[in-house]
Amino acid sequence: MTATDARADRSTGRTRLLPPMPTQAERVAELLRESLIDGVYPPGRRLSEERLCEELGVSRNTLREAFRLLVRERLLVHQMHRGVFVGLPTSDDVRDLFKARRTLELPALREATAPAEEAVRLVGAAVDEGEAAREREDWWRMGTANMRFHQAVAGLSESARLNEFMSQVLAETRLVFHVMDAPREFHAPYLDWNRRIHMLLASGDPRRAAEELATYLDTSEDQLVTAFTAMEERA
Amino acid sequence: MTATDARADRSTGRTRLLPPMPTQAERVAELLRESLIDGVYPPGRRLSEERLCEELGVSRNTLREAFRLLVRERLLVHQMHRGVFVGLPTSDDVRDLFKARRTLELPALREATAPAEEAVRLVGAAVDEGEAAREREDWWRMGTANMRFHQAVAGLSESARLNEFMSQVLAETRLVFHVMDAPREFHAPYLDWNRRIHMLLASGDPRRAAEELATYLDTSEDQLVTAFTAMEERA
DNA sequence: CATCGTTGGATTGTTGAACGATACTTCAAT
DNA sequence: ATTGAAGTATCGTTCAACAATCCAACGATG
Repeated sequence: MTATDARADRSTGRTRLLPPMPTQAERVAELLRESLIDGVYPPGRRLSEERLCEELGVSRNTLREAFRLLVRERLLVHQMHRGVFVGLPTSDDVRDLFKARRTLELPALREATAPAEEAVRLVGAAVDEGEAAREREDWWRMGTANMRFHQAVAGLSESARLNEFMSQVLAETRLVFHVMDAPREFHAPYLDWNRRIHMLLASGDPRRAAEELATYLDTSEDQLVTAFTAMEERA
Repeated sequence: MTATDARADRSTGRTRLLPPMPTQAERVAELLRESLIDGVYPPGRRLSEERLCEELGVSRNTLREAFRLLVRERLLVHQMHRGVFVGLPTSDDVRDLFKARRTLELPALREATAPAEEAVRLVGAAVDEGEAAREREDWWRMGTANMRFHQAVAGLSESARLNEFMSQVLAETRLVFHVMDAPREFHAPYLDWNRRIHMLLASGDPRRAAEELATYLDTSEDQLVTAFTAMEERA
């Protein structure tokens, strides 16, 4: 058993009185989720039950419980009698994901006329982290910071359910980036945009911040979709 | 020989109520989901593994897989070593659910400047169904029709992910209504409102339709939250 | 009488093995 | 090359067992 329990509490952010003692299946799901987001398993790859439960040191039943969770999050897809595969998003999925992101992020930002101080701080922290990563030329952490930025923007809504849905959408978006292995070009130009959006938000102009974010999402979607369709036709 | 036939004669030959679905666990989950939405199990009640897997004719492992699904949908809550319980929403949950509904429904309606014909038809069909149910004084179907109306409104976004999230939110909202057993008073006044919203939408004025829906949601949330806090204090 | 360990029973958590069902592979025959 | 028929690998599901934990009943102590 090599699973370290030094995992961040990113679900609610609140520190619980009692340390969360999740079940084995949830721990396995969390571990696999991290691995999928980090690109350990390439999109489309089949995950063998036998091999994985050997590798993780859990029984097949437990592993299958974890699989159900991740299938529901669309990180894995399940085919009857064939097994589970790492999600392989298409350009249609990209469009749908951006539709969801617009619905989640724009209202949250637009209606943040009196945002919680902590929420705004999280947005700024994500921007800082991204710029620091760019400095270090750590492109993967830069992508992570960008995702965290958008998670923080959606977090302005202060809704547990919307937040959870947003993190699912972003996790799936990571899969999209893994399909086209190119984090640098797709994240780097947007850091300055993030900075500007945060400044507009912090200076009490969420309306204009939302307008910036809208064009941001438009161009980002365009770039991704065109790159994606090109790749799809090549294959 | 279909898959369902093979399943039927494998075990005791007892008639199965399970609808045809990919895997057994998903079928069980679907059945339980329906039961939970229909209020077969009251909120807060513990669901015994032993009794349920006997009742449904499936093994404990399969039942537990289904439990995971429903826990993730927030219809069930899981307590370590204590079992799973039917979700018992609080007034905070009600507020959060309405926040989610505003985020999902209002943009979908507002931006339906050129909506798909089929999507608009679904909205109208839900209104008709609600009015027919009111005629028959079938209050539970009236509530169902009202939920279907809002599902159809969110469906104007034409996004698979947003739609799925919306149906989860609405399922949980059904739990809210079961906590305070009073479907009639809470749905009846809103039928005319639904009719008006659909007419505005069909007549090409989604902007005003969205405004109507906004006040609809405000008053509905107010009514529910006040009734809820009153009930919480009484208990 | 109230409070606090202790104990035993009940339920969940997890495992391992077993076997039917299905998809994939191999290979022979046309 | 195509078809079709074994054979194999893997998934789907069940079952039985045991450990871990909760809970209620009970009794001891003050």
